[in-house]
Amino acid sequence: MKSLAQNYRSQCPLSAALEMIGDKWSLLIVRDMCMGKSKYGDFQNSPEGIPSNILANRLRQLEENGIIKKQPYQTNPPRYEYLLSAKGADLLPVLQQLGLWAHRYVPGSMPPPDDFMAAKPEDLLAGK
Amino acid sequence: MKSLAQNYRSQCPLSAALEMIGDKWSLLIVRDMCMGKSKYGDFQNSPEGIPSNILANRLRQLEENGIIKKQPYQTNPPRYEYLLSAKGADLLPVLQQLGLWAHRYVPGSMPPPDDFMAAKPEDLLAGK
DNA sequence: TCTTATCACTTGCTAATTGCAAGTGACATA
DNA sequence: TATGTCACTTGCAATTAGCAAGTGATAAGA
Repeated sequence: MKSLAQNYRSQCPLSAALEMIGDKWSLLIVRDMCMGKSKYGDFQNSPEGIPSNILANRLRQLEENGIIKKQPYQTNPPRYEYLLSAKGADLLPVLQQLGLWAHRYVPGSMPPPDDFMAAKPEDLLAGK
Repeated sequence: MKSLAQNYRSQCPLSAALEMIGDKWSLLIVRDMCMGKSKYGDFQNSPEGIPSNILANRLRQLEENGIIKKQPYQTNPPRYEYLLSAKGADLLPVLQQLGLWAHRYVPGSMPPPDDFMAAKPEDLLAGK
């Protein structure tokens, strides 16, 4: 995980944020995790159809950036699940605003689900 | 500008939003416009150093998506400036949240400027 | 008038990233 | 032993990114 502003193309926080999550897929994975998904297969089954190699790559990047954590949830066979860190959970307000925006301006798009809009970052950490 | 949810990869508003602005540069241009910049050269001079061909491409996409409008501001020589539409101005809350998030989690990043955080979408439309 | 400059792009080209499809390894179950 | 599942990985073609240089319209200066 990058630790100094120097590693980024500028000192602007927005710019740094976009270097971490500025693509078409990363925030979709975070969205899924906000909705309680945690397994590789869960993410793969989302309606947008993320390609498997992209998913694996994004999970790695999100972990490197400290947004998610990979944890074993069984040993036989060894399986891992992905959970939001505090940093990742705190992206929720961003996603909520972005979801509202898109719903307002994309005719025909679904409204963000009530439970998604009602959630708070701290809800996403332990018991969900 | 896409007008039906069908044109997007899913009906999720977040997903549609990311198809429009999910890259490393688009929101940086919107940020600059929120700060009062409007000319091609202004965007080019931002510290992140966007390549010229990418800038031209993103301005085109942002216009196609109805986020910005291209307007002539002089005729000799013909010159254009780029202004936020209501749709674009309403991205401000998203940028504010994302700026706060990054400032909180990227050590050494600047805090979002006070005037940026104090602004409201309606401030960005006419007189700025 | 001729030259130089500026602004807002565009073009060419290489490198990196994306995305589809198929394959792999560890283990469970029949 | 045979088949299946899950979580990836690999190969490869196609798209996109990014650097550097070029272009066209016009202004300003010699």
